[in-house]
Amino acid sequence: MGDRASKDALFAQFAAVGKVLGHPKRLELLDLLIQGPRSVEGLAEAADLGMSTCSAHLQTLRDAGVVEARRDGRRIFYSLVGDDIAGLWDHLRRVAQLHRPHTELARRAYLGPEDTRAVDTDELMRRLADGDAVVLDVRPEPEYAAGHLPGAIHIPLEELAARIGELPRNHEIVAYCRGHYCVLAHDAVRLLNAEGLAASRAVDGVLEWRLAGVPIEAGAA
Amino acid sequence: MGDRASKDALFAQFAAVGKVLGHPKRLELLDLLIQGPRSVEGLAEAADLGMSTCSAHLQTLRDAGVVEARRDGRRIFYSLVGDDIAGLWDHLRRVAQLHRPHTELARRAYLGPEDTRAVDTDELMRRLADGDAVVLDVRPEPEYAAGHLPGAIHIPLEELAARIGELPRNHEIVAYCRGHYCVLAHDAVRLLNAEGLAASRAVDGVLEWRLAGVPIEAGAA
DNA sequence: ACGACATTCCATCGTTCTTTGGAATGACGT
DNA sequence: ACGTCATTCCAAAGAACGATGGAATGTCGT
Repeated sequence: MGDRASKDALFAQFAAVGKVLGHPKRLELLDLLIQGPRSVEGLAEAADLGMSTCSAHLQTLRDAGVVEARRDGRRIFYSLVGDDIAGLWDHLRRVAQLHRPHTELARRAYLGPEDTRAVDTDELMRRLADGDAVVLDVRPEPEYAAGHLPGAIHIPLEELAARIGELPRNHEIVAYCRGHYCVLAHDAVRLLNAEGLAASRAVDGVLEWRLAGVPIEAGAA
Repeated sequence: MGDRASKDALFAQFAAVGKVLGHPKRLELLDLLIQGPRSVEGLAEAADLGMSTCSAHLQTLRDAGVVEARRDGRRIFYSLVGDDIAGLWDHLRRVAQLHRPHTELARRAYLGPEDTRAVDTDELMRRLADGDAVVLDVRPEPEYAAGHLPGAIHIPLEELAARIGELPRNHEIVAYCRGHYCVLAHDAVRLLNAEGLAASRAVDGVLEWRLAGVPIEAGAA
């Protein structure tokens, strides 16, 4: 009690969680899992990992206690054990953004030029309440199914070019995706603008809404 | 833009910060630095590390961007770059406590039996305002000097047994230290109670107060 | 300029982590 | 029971990490 060995044992517990955050691919898996449960195969493809490697990382996450596995038929679905994990991930990103100048460079290189006008969550909710906004979810199908903003239209970015006719030309469209650092809404807005539609991007995404307690609706479209 | 390489580069930035949290000794260094700037030697001793090893970990922290070094004479003092680092550490501990059952065991083994009555911050501030409380800071000298609760008496735990006569016997004493998971106040309260003084422990410590924006006074006693 | 001191750098060794492909496991449909 | 499919387990190789002691760097006081 109070001795070095006990203290080391306690800090080893904290470090066991910390290890999770030390590998980029594990962070990517966390980022995906925040959007909803996902099978190993789905995660491996989305994170650009081999099955074995993906499974190994998921074991690491499971051993650390941040994700849990549920079997459904022949697939195994992983999910976060709680929203506090998302909060930790969010916190980590903020620290990197604030204290590592390189982060901003990498962000710009990945997401493209900063939007001139991005709609914050307060305004988005106001427009939704007015019924006057067209809110567009451009994430892949399984993520939309796992939870989306009530009233949002869903067209995955991959299908957006083909299905652009489904969108109104007389309303401004607000596209959202996973959250800050997610490229989908950025790409969607650029595509829509190039096609002559009035579109802008939501500043926040599902990650931030989940943390802020914004109601998220589950189920298919 | 939007490609795999850019995404990997961005996530590598986040992981660079995450790596910091993956080693128990680095976490211990962060925990100490939250209490205030400290020299390499001081950190090495407090964290039970060799000088070289300690210096190497501090380089890692510096490269990650979470601490900065300032030279003062022949010593080099390290300090956190911001309170958000403390917030990240706090968040990490919460996740471990909530999702890793072993953490609670290790906590009990290190801190000893749970206090029956620990004083929360609201009550502590009330007692301080009333001037009726005796608040005791039992951290080592450099940490007290770097910041403490205004009005607190300072007796480091190491000197407490010898200087116990300085404490009043007709008031209840509330001891505080670094924060949750810090053993100092636990030990102090046990010692004081064994000597027949009325003493209890503050639930929170400097870490939590710093995050909550509770005013902290710097300077010597 | 010199010696004492605090810290960092460097080279090395042992350990742990990652990745990979293939074999084993477990569940489903027929 | 059998084949298929999704996932995990296993072993091996390579990479990254961590600890260590001694040399190098930089600062102070004389």
